[in-house]
Amino acid sequence: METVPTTPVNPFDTAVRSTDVADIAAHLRVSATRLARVLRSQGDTGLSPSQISALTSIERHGPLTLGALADHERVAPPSVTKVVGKLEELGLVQRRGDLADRRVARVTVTPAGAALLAEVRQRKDVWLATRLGSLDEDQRTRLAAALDVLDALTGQDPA
Amino acid sequence: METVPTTPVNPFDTAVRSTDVADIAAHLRVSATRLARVLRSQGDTGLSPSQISALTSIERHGPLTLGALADHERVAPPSVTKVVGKLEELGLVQRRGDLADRRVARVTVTPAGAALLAEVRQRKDVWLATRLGSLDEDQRTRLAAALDVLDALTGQDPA
DNA sequence: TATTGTTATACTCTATAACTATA
DNA sequence: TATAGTTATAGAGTATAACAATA
Repeated sequence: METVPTTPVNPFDTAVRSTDVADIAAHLRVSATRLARVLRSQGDTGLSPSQISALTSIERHGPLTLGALADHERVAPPSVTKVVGKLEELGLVQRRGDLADRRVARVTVTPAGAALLAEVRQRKDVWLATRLGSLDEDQRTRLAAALDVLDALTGQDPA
Repeated sequence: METVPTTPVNPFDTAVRSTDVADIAAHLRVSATRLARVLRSQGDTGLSPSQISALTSIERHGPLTLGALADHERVAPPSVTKVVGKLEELGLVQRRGDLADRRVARVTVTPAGAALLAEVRQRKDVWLATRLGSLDEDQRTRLAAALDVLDALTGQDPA
């Protein structure tokens, strides 16, 4: 049985480097949240959060009906109408009617939309690679050895 | 000199476990962003993003003037007036006038505000600890060994 | 009738501009 | 005059309700 600390653990006290799940959980929550926040700050696009999120979903999940996009984004249909309208106006997505069922509209990213997403990702990667370059080899090795564990936490298949 | 891959690297191909900074950067960007998104989904409070963010800043940076809070949150002063008004109405923060300079108002979290933040953090920690419990010991060890590296990436002091 | 998406309308959030109280 | 904060007002963003087109 694992012990439960009776006093709060300082998540920055890496001298301990505990393998107690509660210690790891509290530390990882702080570290991962902060890293994601800094990464997000590197990815400014001029698009609103819902616009960039929709664009990302459209790229990932391929030609999507507006209803399917609403489900993915967990927003109401009228919001999708507006967001897609704006993205289309900006030339980032293309909307095409379905020939078989003329009620349905499908959207895909345009080359410009894909380029914008690639540019944002590259900017974040450059920031990260720069910071990684300032670490020592041991630190990079330890980080590389833990990446598949981060994926396992969110249920991502290894390899 | 490190080689630059001429083809995109699949960030999920952990069989490679490259220590090339570009590979680590691309993989970490995806993994950390996804983990933070899942964590965020575990932390619903009924408060809006700006409300929870302001409450967190007020807790962390102690008695804050409204102007200082606006700087921390990078929002305009009128937004702070509204957000703090709502948090005060909910009993999560307390606002006190400065005796020396009566133009100034300072805010602190109430016990209820602190309890709400603690509850959100605990919910995230429980989710993380549960997932950590389903990993094997080797995975937990590798993750624990990388936590200080995540901190170093965002410029956090070790220990 | 049921489904897909749009239009009408209202509410929340945040911004700029104008204002009040205090220094 | 300058500063801290509030009030007035406007522009996004998203929701529900009502509607149009199609199946």
